[in-house]
Amino acid sequence: MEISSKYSPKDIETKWYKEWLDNKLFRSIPDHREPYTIVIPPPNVTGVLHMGHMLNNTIQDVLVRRARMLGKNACWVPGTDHASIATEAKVVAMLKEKGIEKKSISRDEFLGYAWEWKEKYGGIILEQLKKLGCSCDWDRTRFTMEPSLSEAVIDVFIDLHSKGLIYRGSRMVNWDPAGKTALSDEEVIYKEVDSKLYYIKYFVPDSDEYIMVATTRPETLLGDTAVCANPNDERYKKFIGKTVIVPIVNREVPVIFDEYVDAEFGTGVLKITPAHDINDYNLGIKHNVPSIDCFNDDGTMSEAAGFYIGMDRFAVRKQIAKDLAESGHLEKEEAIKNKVGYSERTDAVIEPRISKQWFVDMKKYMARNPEVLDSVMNDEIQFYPSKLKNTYNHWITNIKDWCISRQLWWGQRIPAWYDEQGNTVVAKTHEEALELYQKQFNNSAVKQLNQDEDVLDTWFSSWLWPISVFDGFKDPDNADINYYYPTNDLVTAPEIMFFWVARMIMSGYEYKGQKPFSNVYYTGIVRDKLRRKMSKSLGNSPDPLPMMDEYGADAVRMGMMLCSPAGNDILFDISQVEQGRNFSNKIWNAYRLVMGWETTQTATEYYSIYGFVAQNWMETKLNKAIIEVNEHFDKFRLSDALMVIYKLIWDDFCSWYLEMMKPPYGDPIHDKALVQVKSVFERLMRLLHPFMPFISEEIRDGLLGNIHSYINKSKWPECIPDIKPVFYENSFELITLIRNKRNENGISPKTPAIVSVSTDDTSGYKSLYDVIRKLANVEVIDFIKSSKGLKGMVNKDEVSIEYIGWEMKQADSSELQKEIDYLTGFLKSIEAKLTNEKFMANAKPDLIDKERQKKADAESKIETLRQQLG
RNA sequence: GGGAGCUUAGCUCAGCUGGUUCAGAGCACCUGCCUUACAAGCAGGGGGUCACUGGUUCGAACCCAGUAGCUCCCA
Repeated sequence: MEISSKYSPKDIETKWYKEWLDNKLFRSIPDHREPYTIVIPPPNVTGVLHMGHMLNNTIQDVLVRRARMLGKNACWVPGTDHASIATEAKVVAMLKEKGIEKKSISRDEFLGYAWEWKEKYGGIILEQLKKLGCSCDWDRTRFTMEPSLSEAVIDVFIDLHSKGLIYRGSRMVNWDPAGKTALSDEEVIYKEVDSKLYYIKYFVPDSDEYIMVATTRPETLLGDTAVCANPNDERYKKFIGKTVIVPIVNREVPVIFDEYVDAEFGTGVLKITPAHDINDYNLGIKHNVPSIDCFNDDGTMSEAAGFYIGMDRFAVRKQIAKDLAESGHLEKEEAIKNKVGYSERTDAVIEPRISKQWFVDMKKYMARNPEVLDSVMNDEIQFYPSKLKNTYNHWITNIKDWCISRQLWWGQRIPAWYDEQGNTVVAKTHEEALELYQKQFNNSAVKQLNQDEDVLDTWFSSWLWPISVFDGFKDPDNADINYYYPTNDLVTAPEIMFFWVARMIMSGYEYKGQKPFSNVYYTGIVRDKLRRKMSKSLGNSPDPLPMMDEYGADAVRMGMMLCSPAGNDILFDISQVEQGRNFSNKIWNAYRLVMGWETTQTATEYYSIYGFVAQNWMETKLNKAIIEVNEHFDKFRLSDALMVIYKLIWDDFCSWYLEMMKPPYGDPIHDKALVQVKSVFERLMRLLHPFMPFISEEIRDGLLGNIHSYINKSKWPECIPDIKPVFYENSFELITLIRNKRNENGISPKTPAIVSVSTDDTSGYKSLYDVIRKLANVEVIDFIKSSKGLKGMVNKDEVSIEYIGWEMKQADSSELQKEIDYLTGFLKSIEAKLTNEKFMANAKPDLIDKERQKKADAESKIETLRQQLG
């Protein structure tokens, strides 16, 4: 059979993924085994796969696949969240294309379209994860808005409300005029922008006297109801008790005084617009000045503004500056930089706005559930990297109430019901609400209550995810939740810590009395080579799907995993994927080699020597690597684990072991030797499998004779205990030395060498005699002292090398001299220690012994080198 | 403005309880090779005042203080 020298992953990956699914290899059902559970951070249902997902899900798959091989009952639950703002925006856009305005249809009609949209596009990202090789239990796929998960959300709302942990209040919220909804603080991104500071005169009535106010938002002056200065500011004391006229609207407002005002900033006077600034709002309440909301919910000027009605706020800003200048109210404009909040979803500038919203009282919540903080601080829940505990601690200790209502239709509708006067009850259905209402307000005349128009924040669904995916609310004692909860590991990005990680911990303790997971692995952010975050708008994010088509999912996974320690950003570059592809190809060619060997049953000398020596050497390396890889996994150091495997396969297996086992050209290999080679290869594939699931499956399957036993069901490799390492390193160093000397002197690799080694112990060299001859192209090795040829050292052994037909031009002494110089310096530093009284007094005895040994070694080495020099 | 973290080779990063198995890895780079598994390869090689300045110590990349620069979080 002819196997191509280039590995082509595409068909192989498609073939295996289909087989895995057909054979339900990722299915998990509770049984007697130890469970290992991961719930996927549900990707946004509107999303398509980007590099961040690739990294995040590769990591999860690596963890899950290894756990499965360790004999655990591994369960990776996939799913998506309903992403209310993003999805609603998509649906609104889709309707617009059809010529339908959201305003013109009913809520139910809109939801009909939304579900239609979800059914059509909502599964795309999950299909893409399959290309990546993700071993999710697809039969468990959940969606945050499916009936049972929605019911859990509503029940939790009602429950928290009854416990007094949820309240409705008037608050200044972050208003997104594009999404037309309130956002939580976490959904606002502050960016530094170039702004202007406008200096505006507010005249005292019937006077030329005026107060100068500096503001970046002149359009809000239509809502001004006071101006405020610091009471200690001498400049403004004369205005005590006076009023001023707000320009344009000609409203007379009081001059008030408060310590809050910074006399140093701007002119030392603030205009007070309680409806549109949180600080103004607080001052407004304190000084009892009214509030005028001069904006509509889409960011245009409202009727209440009185002027520029219907114009957009930014257009008004320009216009009002012009108008103020014309009327002589504008003193000057000054360029400044300030921070402005933007909506994470719509990128619209956030408008602070007062509105009635539902909140979770976080202070109370934390008082009930101190474990939310404690469990992380005492490592019951471990963060990787642990430095992120600080951030968590800081956020939890300074936590703010959580605004959970959103002015949207796509989401779980808030189960609150109002009568005409605004009296409120919270209940699951209208019927229950009415009953409750009649009892609570002792009013049986009212037969109709109106449900709150708003829906709940998407995170108010996802925070229940580790419980709700196992139906832990609907059926709290069911087999799944009892078996899989608490889950093991959560893999997510650091920016999700507050949105999700913290809140899952909160819900876990409140509703299960237990943590939701034991480990949180924070991935980095995927950036481009210039450290810019990959984003659609920058266009610097490669499309993962064609990339996987071209290089293979394995290569992409490898490329991402090689350079992404926990918590570190990954600077993605296609060259990393190339490295992954090259690695696949390397493995593929080793496979070609092994599969191409003819076998014999005649035991040759070659087999008996190499079979033992090479095998023993390789087994030793494999044992060591398995231990290291396991240690790295235990510490979630996945890229280090991969690197150990990479070097084990490329360097130890391909460059050394296979070269040793390879029979002389044209000869067959002994069938027992081939069995050994295949055994090693097969174990290597098992080690590699979590990282590169496809090629490891393909090759293992080939090595075992296409029996389709599935690597995913095989055991994670274990150390073979009775391997006694034999001392070979000198022989390997000798090979390197001989190759080196050739290189240094420009001698062709084809020129054979004649080597003399002067040593006390020839056994190590003798056992690898043929290996050395083959790998270093040596004609003959003897063990007598020779004065001819190039000189070198292998540890304490002197080596002389001649190359047949090559004339040595001059004595090769510089290398030796360098070595002597280095050792002399080294010796000196050791002697300094050993003659230092304090060192001798303080250092541990075994350290002193070590130093003495080093001294002796160095001395004897120097001696030998001097002799060589002559 | 408040808090946290980082600074080690050209790049991305390891470096545990201080002690020449500690100055490392991968990539990139340079040299020589189309050696019959693999040029997506083989054999070699050169790169670092461990940000800076002090201190502690017999001994510091590692501990302490200060300085500079960068990043993130919160306001």
